[in-house]
Amino acid sequence: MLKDKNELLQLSQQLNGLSLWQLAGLCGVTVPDSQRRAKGWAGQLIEQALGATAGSLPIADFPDIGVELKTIPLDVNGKPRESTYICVLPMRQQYQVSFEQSVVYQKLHCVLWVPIEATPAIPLAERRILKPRLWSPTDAQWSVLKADWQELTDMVALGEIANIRASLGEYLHIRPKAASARSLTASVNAVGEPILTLPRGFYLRTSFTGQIIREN
Amino acid sequence: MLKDKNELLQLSQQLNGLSLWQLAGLCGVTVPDSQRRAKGWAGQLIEQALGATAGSLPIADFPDIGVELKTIPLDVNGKPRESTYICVLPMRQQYQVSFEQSVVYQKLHCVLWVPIEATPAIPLAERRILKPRLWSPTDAQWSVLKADWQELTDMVALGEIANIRASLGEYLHIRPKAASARSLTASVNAVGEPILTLPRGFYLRTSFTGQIIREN
DNA sequence: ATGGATCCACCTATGGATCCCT
DNA sequence: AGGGATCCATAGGTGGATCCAT
Repeated sequence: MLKDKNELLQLSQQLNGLSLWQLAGLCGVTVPDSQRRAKGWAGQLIEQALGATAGSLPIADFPDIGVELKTIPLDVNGKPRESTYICVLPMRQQYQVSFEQSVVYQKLHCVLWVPIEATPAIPLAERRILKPRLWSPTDAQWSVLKADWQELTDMVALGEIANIRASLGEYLHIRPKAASARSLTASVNAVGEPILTLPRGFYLRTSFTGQIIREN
Repeated sequence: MLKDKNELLQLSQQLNGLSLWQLAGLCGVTVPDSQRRAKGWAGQLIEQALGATAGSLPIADFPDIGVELKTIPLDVNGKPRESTYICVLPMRQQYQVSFEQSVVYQKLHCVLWVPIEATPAIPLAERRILKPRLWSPTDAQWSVLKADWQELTDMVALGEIANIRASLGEYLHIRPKAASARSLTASVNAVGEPILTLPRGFYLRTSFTGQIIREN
């Protein structure tokens, strides 16, 4: 059991510089050839190494200390190669939730970022873990996140799901989160009728996570 | 695709007299030693034989013609050995649903009963399928079912889940429907607070299903 | 380089019911 | 023998994310 965030940070920084092959060995797992059929593999390896316990429960990875763990793939210049998934987009706004009560807020309140080399030329096993860092949004970052969240959440509440595009939102945007484009989940349209639509999730743009990583 | 209920009835009656071993052979499946670790096996065999398509979807087994399929285990005297599961007990009465809109009503509107010999002394493979029959509740049966449903549903809406016992209800009653007694699902208590409780289902009592089978 | 599409593991809910203790 | 407890298969949801066409 971890005492506090700093203990977790220290623990995670012991991974700094390890290759995925080295850490996999320590954890007793084998490295897949590529992530094409194991997209979440590195994230789950880090979870295991740090003793994250929440599993698929809808709570923080480290519930006792309220920290969310995120691996982030970086290119040779230190820029994120992928956007960062936060949580599913709730499709039924049964009652109006405030941003401060939202899952997005909870998940972003305190994040342990674990950067991982992700240049395609480097074989997965040889990619190294870089220096982990703790982050909480600044006031300025919170206000942009809140505005994005409000705009997107309002669209859902108004039944405008069909108009949501990934180009909306400055830091936070919405993209599909599904097994395939044929997946369906329950929602409502603009006149309040139940409809089925593609499941989606909130993601952080790479332009935003790049800023976070650089400033830390 | 079946044209109507009578076509389904005729098809099902072609199973009359077959042993489970015979039907399993026709369907290309093997008979388990007992149902101790395969409790739904016979029901799923009959589904396969009749081409039921709904799978785990919350709709009738034969959606086109609105018929629900139920196997029923009978003892040597033709009495049901087990109660009949209908559907899960909804634990969150978000809005007051009428009986005529309820899942119980939908499921019981038209049932194809397929009786199966279930005397313990007969090995599973040798048990025979008896004559299937179609049933819809009479007005008198509907009114008892409705009263039972209303009483039990009201208790849930009033947060009295903890007081529900299987002894309540004349035709319809409520019993656990879970992997184990440790399973939990979300509900509310009498003061409206969220609680976790054992998942339950609506079942038909054997005294009622026995009456249905005898009268048909 | 953006954003729509997709992939695995794990767990839970549901549909099929019967087991088995008191 | 009534009613609380349990069992399997399968689909779907969620958490972990990256793939890849344009």
